[in-house]
Amino acid sequence: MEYPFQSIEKKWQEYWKNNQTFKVELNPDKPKFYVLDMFPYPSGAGLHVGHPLGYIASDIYSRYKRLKGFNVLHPMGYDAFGLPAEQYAIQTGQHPAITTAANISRYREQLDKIGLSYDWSREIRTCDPDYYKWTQWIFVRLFNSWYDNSEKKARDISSLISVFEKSGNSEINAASEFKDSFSANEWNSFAESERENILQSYRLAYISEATVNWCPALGTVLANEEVKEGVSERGGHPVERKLMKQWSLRITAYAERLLNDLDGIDWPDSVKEQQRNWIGKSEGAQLSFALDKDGLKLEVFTTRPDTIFGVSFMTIAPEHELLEKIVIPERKEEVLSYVRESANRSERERVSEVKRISGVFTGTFAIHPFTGNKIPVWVGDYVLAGYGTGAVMSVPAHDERDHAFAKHFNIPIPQVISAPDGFDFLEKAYDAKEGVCINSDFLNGLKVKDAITKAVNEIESRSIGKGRTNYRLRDAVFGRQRYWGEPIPVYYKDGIPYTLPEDELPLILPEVDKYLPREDGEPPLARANDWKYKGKYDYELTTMPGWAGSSWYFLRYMDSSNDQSIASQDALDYWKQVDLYMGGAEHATGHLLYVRFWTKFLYDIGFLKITEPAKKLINQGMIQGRSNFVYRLKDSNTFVSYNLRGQHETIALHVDVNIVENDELDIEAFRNWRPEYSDAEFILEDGKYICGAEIEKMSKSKWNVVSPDSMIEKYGADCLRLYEMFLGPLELSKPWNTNGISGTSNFIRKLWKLYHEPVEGAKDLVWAVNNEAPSKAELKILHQTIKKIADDIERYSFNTSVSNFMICVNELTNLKCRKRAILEPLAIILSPYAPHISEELWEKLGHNSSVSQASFPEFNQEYLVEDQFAYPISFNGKTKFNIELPLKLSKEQIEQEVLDKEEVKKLLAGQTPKKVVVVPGRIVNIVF
RNA sequence: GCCCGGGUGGUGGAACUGGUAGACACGCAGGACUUAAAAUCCUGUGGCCGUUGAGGCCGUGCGGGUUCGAUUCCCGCCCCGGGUACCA
Repeated sequence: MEYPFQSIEKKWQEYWKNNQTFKVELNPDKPKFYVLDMFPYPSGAGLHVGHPLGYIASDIYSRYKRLKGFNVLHPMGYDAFGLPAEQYAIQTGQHPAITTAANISRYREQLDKIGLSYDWSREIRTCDPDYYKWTQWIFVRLFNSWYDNSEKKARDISSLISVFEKSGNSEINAASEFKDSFSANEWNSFAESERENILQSYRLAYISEATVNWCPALGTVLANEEVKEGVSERGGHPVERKLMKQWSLRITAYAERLLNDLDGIDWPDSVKEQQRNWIGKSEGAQLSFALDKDGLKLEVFTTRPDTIFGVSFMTIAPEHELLEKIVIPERKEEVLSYVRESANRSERERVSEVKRISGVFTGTFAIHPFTGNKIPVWVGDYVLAGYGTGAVMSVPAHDERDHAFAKHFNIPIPQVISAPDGFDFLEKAYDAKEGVCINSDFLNGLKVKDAITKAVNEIESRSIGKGRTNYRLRDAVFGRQRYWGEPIPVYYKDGIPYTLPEDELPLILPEVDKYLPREDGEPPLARANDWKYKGKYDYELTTMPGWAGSSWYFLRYMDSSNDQSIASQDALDYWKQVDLYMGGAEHATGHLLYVRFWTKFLYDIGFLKITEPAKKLINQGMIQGRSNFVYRLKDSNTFVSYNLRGQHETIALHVDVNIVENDELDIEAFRNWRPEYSDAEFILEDGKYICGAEIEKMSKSKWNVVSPDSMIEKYGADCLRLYEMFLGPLELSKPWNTNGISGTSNFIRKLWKLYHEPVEGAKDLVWAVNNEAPSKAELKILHQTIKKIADDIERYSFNTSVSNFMICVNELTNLKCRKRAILEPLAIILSPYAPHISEELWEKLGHNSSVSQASFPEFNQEYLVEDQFAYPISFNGKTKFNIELPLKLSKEQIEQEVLDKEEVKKLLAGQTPKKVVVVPGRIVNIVF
C-alpha cells in the first residue's frame, strides 16, 4: 500500500490539538515573530479553494520561523459582525448570533483539515461581548479626545476644556471644523448643551449633521469606501446623498501622518499608492475674491495660483452657502431650479454622467484681486461642495474641466502659461506644470514651480489669502442603522450625548423582535424593550460599522482573554506589531487605513509604543474559478459535445465542475445531478462528452466552486498545501485547475518511497532508512535544497520551493539514497510545506517530539564547492557548446584553453577573434 | 482619462545582481508491464527547415536603442488585469 494520507493526517491533527503544539506564551528569551492573516467573515458558503491560499503561505512562514528559533504568534479569529448574517436574520427570523456561530464552526472544521498551525487558544470573535467591550472602550477614548495640530497628536478632551476655561479658543490649533472664536468668559457662561455642541466639533468621535451615502435597500448609511461607482459594494444597491445626523470619526486629523508613515512600512506599492490617492493631499493656496455685492467674499482653493491671471470665470457648487445671497433676482428662478435638479440627481447618475456639462450664470461678478477685472460667477455641479471651499477660480486654458465648461458656455479662454508650438487652446486645456508664465504681470517669465511660490507669497503679503494644504480624505461615518454590530456606548440626557463610563462597558447588544427598522424609520435597536441607560436615558440606536472590530484585533490576539485591558502591557511590549500580515488587496483603503488610524490614536494616548500595525504586508492573489459548460440543443434535452457544437444551434449552460474531469463530462453523474437531466441525450465526440471552459469568478451560481474539503479528501491536506503554492507566485491572481494536482500528489508518493521500499511478500512498503555515510553528491543535493528553500521562504517565493523539493526528491531517488544523514534534515525543511507527512517521517526516524520543535538545518557552503565548471562558449553572444574547465584557472588561462579547442577553431574557420570575454565561473563569449 | 500590476511553449510557470531562455509540473505522443484497463515506470515534447547518432535558422507582446551579451536596462507603441474617477 502506498502513503495512507487519510489516517496519517488525522493522526497528526489530533496530536497537535491534544498536545497544544502551537500554543505560544510570552518568552523574553526568544526573539518574537508575529504572523497574522486577515481574519475572515464567516459566510454561509464556507471556504472555497481560493481562501486558504494566504493562510497556507503564512502558515509555511510561521512554521519556518519556529524552526529558525523564533517565538511565533500565529492566531486566527472571526470578523463576526456583518450584513449577510443580518440579511439572513431578516428573512428567516433566526438570530444572527446563531447563524454566525454555525458558520464559524463550519469554518473551523475546514481550517483544521488544512493543518494550519494556529494557536487556537487565542481565537477571537468580534461579536463576543468580551471582545467588543474593548471596541467600545476605544470609541469612548476617541470621544474623549481632540487632536492638537501643534503637538501633532491626540490629547484628552479635558486639556482642551481647561484651555477654553482659561483663554477661550483663540490659542487652540486643533483639527476641527469650528470657525468662530470665543473668550474664556464666554465659554464659562455657555450652557452645558452649548459647550457640548462646541466640543463635538473637536472630539475625534463626534455626532454631526452630514451629507452621507444613504442606501435605502440596505436601510443604512455607508462609508465612502463601501460605495463603488455609485452603488453599494455589498449587493450593488443604489446609493443616494442624504443629510443625516451621524456619528463620525475624525480620521482627517491623521491625514498627514497616515500619508507620511507609508514610507516606513514594507507594503505593496499598489496598496500604498491607493492610500496616497485616497488621502489625496494637494498643496496650493486659499484666497478670496471680492464680489460686487454687499461686501461679500468668495473663498476658493487652487493648486495653481500661478495661473491666477488666467481666471475668466468662477464656479461654485450648487450646495454653496453663499449661492442664495449672491444670485441676482432676475436669475433666481433659473438658478434655484438648477440647484434642485442637481440635488435630485442620484449618486449613480452623477457618476455615470461625468461628462455632462451643466451650469447657470448667477448674474453676479467677482473682482480679480490683481487686475480688478469683473469675473462672472457661475454655479456648476462639476464643483463639489465637500472639497476645498466648494468654489473654484476657473482657468479654462490650463484646466481640463474648466476648459470643457468654458467651451460649452462660450466663455473666453485666456492663455497664461507658454505651451508647445501649435497647441490648440480651442481644442483642449494645457494642464502640464511645464512652461513659463505669460500675460501675467509680476509672474511673467517665471517657470510654473517658481511662479506658484511667488504667487502664494504675493497673495499672503496682500492679505488676500494664504498657502494651504487640502486632503481628499473625509471623516469616516461611523454609525450604521443596523442591528448586527457593536452598540455605540452613548446615551442622551437632554439631547446631549454622553459616553458610558469605562467600567460599565460592555454595552450589550439587546434582543429585538425583528431585525428590521421600526415602522417610523428608527433603526432596529429602537425595537428593544426598556432599553435605557439607568432606566431613563435613551441609548444611541445606531451600531458600529463592520470595520470597527477589525481596526484593532491584531492587538487582542496578544492577550485575548485579558478582562482588565485590551492586552497586558507586557504582552503589548513583547509582541509589539505584526511582522507579516497576509490578506486581500481589496482592503487597501478600508480596513488597512482604519487599522493604521486606530494604531496611531492608541499610540497618541500612550497605550501603544508602535505607530504602525504591520511592518510587512503581502496581498495574496485571487483564485479564479474555471467554469465548465455543456451545450444543449435548442428546445431539447440533447447535449452536444464541445467541438461539435458549431454544427447546431445550442445554448451554453454551466455544469458543476465537480462532475467534470479534464473537461470530460461524467455522463452518469450529470444525469443524476438534476432531475431534469435524468433522461438527457448526448452527441459525443470519440465516445466522450467534452465540455467547454472559461475563467470566471469562483462562485456558487457559476457551479465552479472547488472546496478544500473535497481536495483534501481525495489528495490529502499536504498535497493541497503544496499544490496551492505550486500554482504560481503568491501575489498573482490565477485560475484554479484541479488537473495539475496530480503533480504534487505524485511528489508526495515519491517522497514516501524515498523513505520506504517494497519487500517481497509484504503488502505495505517497509521503512528503509539506514545509517550509512552520505556521499558527496548526496550532501550537495541536500545543501543546495536547504539553501534554496530558505532563500525562497525569505523572499516569499513559495512556488519555487515546491519545484526545488521536487528536484531534490527526483535526484535522491535517482541516487537511491536512503541515508538518515540526508533524509532527516529533508523532513525538517519540508515540514512547513507538508507538515503531516513530515511529522510521520520524523516520528519514524525515531523522534518523540513534534518536528515543529526541530531546528532548521544549517546550510554548509563547503558541500556546494565545485572545482570544475562547464563553460557555455558563445560566439557573438550565441551559445554553441560547453567546455568543462577547472574553476581555479585565471581569465587568461581560460581564454587560452578555449581558443586551443578543436571545435572552437572549427567555428572560427581561421578568423582571429576581435575580442574574447571571459567571466570566470559563468561564460565565455568569443566575438569575431 | 489617470495610477499601479502583467504579457515567456498546448497549459501553470522558472531564470538570484545583464551571462546556457523554457527549470519544475500538467497535458500530449511513443514505449514497457498487463488478457485488458487503471496505476506505475521509461523516452520524447518551443517553432520552422534539414538529418534520422550532422546541423541550421527563428524565438520571451510589437518597433527601436545601450551592451561582447538583454526575458532582465532605456525610449516609443499595442494588448490584458486591478484600482480610481469631475478633488480645482
